[in-house]
Amino acid sequence: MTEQTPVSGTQALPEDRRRREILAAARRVFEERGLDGASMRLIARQAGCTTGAVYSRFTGKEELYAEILTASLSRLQQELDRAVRTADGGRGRVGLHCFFRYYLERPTELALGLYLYQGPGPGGLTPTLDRQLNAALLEIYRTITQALADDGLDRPRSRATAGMAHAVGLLVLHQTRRLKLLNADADRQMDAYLDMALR
Amino acid sequence: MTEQTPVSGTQALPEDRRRREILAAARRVFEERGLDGASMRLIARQAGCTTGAVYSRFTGKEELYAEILTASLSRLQQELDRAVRTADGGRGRVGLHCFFRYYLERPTELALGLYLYQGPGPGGLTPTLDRQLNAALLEIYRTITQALADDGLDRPRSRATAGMAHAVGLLVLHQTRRLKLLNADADRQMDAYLDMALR
Amino acid sequence: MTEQTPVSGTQALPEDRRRREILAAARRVFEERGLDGASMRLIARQAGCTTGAVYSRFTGKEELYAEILTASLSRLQQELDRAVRTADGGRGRVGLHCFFRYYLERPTELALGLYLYQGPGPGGLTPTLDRQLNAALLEIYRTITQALADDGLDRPRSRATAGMAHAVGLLVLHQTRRLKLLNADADRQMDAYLDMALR
Amino acid sequence: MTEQTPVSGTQALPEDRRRREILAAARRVFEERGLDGASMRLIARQAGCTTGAVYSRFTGKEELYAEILTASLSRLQQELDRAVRTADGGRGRVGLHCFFRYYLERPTELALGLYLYQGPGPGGLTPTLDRQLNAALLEIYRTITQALADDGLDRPRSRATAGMAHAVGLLVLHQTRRLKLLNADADRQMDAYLDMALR
DNA sequence: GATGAATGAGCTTTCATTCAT
DNA sequence: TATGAATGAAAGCTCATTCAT
Repeated sequence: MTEQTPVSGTQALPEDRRRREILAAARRVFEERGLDGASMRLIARQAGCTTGAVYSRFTGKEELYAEILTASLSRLQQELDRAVRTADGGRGRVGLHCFFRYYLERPTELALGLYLYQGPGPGGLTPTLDRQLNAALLEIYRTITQALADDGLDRPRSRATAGMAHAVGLLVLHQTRRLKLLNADADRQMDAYLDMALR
Repeated sequence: MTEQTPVSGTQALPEDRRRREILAAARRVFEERGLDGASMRLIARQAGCTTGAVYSRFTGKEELYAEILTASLSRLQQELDRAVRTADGGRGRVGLHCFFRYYLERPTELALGLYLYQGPGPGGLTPTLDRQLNAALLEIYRTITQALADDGLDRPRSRATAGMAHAVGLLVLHQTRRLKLLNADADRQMDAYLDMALR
Repeated sequence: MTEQTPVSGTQALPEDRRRREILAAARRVFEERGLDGASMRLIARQAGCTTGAVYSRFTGKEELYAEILTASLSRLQQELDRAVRTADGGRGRVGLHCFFRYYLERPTELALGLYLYQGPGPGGLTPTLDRQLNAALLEIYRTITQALADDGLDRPRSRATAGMAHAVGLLVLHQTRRLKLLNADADRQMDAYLDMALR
Repeated sequence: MTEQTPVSGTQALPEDRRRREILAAARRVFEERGLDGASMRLIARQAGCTTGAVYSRFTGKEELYAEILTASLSRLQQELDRAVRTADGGRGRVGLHCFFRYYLERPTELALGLYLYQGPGPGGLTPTLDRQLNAALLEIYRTITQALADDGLDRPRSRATAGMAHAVGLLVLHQTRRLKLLNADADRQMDAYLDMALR
C-alpha cells in the first residue's frame, strides 16, 4: 500500500483517481462474472477507459488481481483493528467474528484469495507479491492472536489458527452452497464454534 | 463439405483402458492447471489421443470433471464406511478423521471439489450432475452424523457439519501453504479440534 | 491465463475501409460457398485480416450476413423507387421488371436471400434481424403494389405477389441452369408473363 | 434407377432393404435438421447401422443426397404420369398442379434440389450425376408439355416453363415464410395463376 | 462385409497483450 | 501518455472419412 501524497490539485489526483476507478471496475466485474469470466476489455470499459490505459498502470491481469487482494486484506486489517479496539470484552471473539463476517459479505474477495493461492498459472505468484500477501495475512493473524491473549486465553496462537480455519471452512462450504444442502446456517455455526472454542 | 484424410497415429486401445487413460490424464491436468485452465486438447495429448477420441467417450469437459469427482466421492464413501465399521470406539471421531485424512492425502481431489466455487460457467453445473454430487456428499454427511449418534453424542448433525467444516478449512489453509506460514500443523490442529469438539 | 505476443502483420486501416473490405470478402465467400460453407476464417483471410479484426466489427456470422442482405434490399428499394417514379406509363410493369432485373444481374444477392431457406440454424434468424429483413421486403412489396394500383389495375396486391413469385421462380431456375436446360430465356419469359398478367 | 431383381429369398433382399433403410433415415434426418445439420453419424444411427455400413453402400454424403434427389424426381414423375393419365380434362392444369402439390408437401425435397444445384462444394456435382438429374427433370418437363399440348393449347413448351417457374417461385416464397408475410396463400395463388395462364 | 474408434482439420468465438498512431 | 485496432493462439466441440480388426 503506497501512501499517496497529492501535490497541489492539478495532475497527481486525476492519475490516482483513474487507478482507483480501474480497481473498482475490476472488483465489480469479478463480482458479476467470476474471476475467469472477467476480461481486461470489460474491466477497461467499466472503468470508462481503454485497455491501453489499464496496461499503463498495471502490468497485466495478475497485478490487478494482486492489487485488489492486497487492498482487501488491508481493509480487513482496518476493520479488524477497529473491531478489536472498540470491543468491551471478548476481544478474541470479536476479532474472529469480524474475520468471518468480512468474507461472508465479500465472497469475491475470498475467492480471489483462494484463487491466487492456487496460482494463476504454472509459475505461480511473483515472489514479491507472495511475500507481500503473506505479510498482510500474518498481520491479521497476529491481531487475532493478540486479541485472544488479551482475553487471558491460553494457547492464543493455536486458537487463532483454529478459529480462522473454522471460518474459512464454513465460508467455503457456504459459498459452494454445501451448507444449505446440509441444512446448516453459516452464521449460527460460527457462533456455536466460538461459544465452544473460546471458553 | 470438408474432407479429411485420417493418418494412422495412435492405435486403437481396449475401450476400458483408453477411458481410464483419459480420466487419468484429466486428473493430472485438472490438478496442474485447475478446472478452467485445463483444456480438452491438453487432456487428449496427455492421454495420447486426439480430442475426437475424448469426445467419443465423454460429452465434454463437464462430464469428465463429473466422472472424476463422482469417483472421488465414491472412494471416500467406501473408506468412510470401512473406517466407521471397524472402529472399536469413538466412531464419530474416526469418521471425521477419515474425511480429513482422505483429502489431506489427495490434494487434487479436494481442489476438484472446491473448483465448484468458481463455478464452471454462468449457471453452474448441469442440474443432473449437481444432484448427483449433492447426493454423494449427503451420503457422506449422513454416515458421519450416524457415527456421531452411535457414540451417544447430542446434536450429531451440527457436530458433523462443524467437523467437516473445520476439516475443510484446515485443508484449504494447508493446501494453500497458509498453515505453514502460521507455523501450524494440519494433523495436530485436527486432532486438537476433535478432542475439544467431541467431548 | 493465456499469453499472446502479437506480431505486426497487416497494418491498421481506416476504419471504414476495413469494414468495407470485410463485407466485400464476405459477399465473395458467401457467393462461392453458401452461407453454411462460408467460414469466418476464410472471410477474414480474404479480407486480409485476422478473425479477431472481423469480430471487432461484427458480432458474428449472422450479423455479417444481415448487413449484406440489408444493404442489398436497400439498394433494390432505391432502384425500385427511381424506376417507378420515372416511368411514364405501366409503372407496375416497370416495378416488377426492375425487381427481376436487379436479381438477374446480382446472382449473389438472390442466393443470399434464398439461403434463408435452409435457415442458419434451428430457430432461424435472430428475431430482430428477421423483423428488419421482413420490413425491408414488405416495403418493396408495397412499392410494387402501389405502382400496380396507380396503373388502375384491380387486385394489385395479388398481382404484386404473383409477379414477384414468378420473378423468383424464373431467377431460381435461371441461376441453377435449369432454364437453359429447358431451352428458355429468363428475360423473354418474364416479359411474356408481364404481358399476360398485367392486362 | 437400377431395377432390382431379387434372387430367391436369402441374401439379395436384406442388402436392398438396408440400402432403403439408410435412404429413409437420411430423408428423415434431412427433414429434421436441415441439409447441413445432418451428419453421417446421425444418419447411420437412425438407420440402425454404423457409418462404415453407410460408406460401403454410398461413396459419401453427396451420393446420398443424389440418390435421394433422384428417387424424389422419380416419385414425382410417377405421380405426374398417373395424374395426367387419369385427368378427364385440363390435363395440363392437372400436371402443373401435381408438380406444385408434390413439392408443397415435401419441402425437404425441394430444398435438396435447390441445394444440389448450388453445388455441395467448389467442385459442384459429378458430371454423371448432373446428367442424370437433368434427364429426370427434362422428362418431367416433357410430360407437362405434352399434357398442355393434349389440351390443345398453343406454345405448350413456354406454358410448361412458365407454370413450373411460377410454382417454384411460390414454393420458395412459401417455404421461406415470405408468402405469409405478404398475407398470401400458396395454394390460392397457384390456382389463380393456372386460371389465368391456361385460358 | 461390417464395425466403430480414431483422426485431425475444421468450425465459431474469446481474449491478454502489443504498438503504430 | 492514451488510444483501440490488430494479433493469433487458444478454447470447446463437430464431423466426413478411413481402416485395423
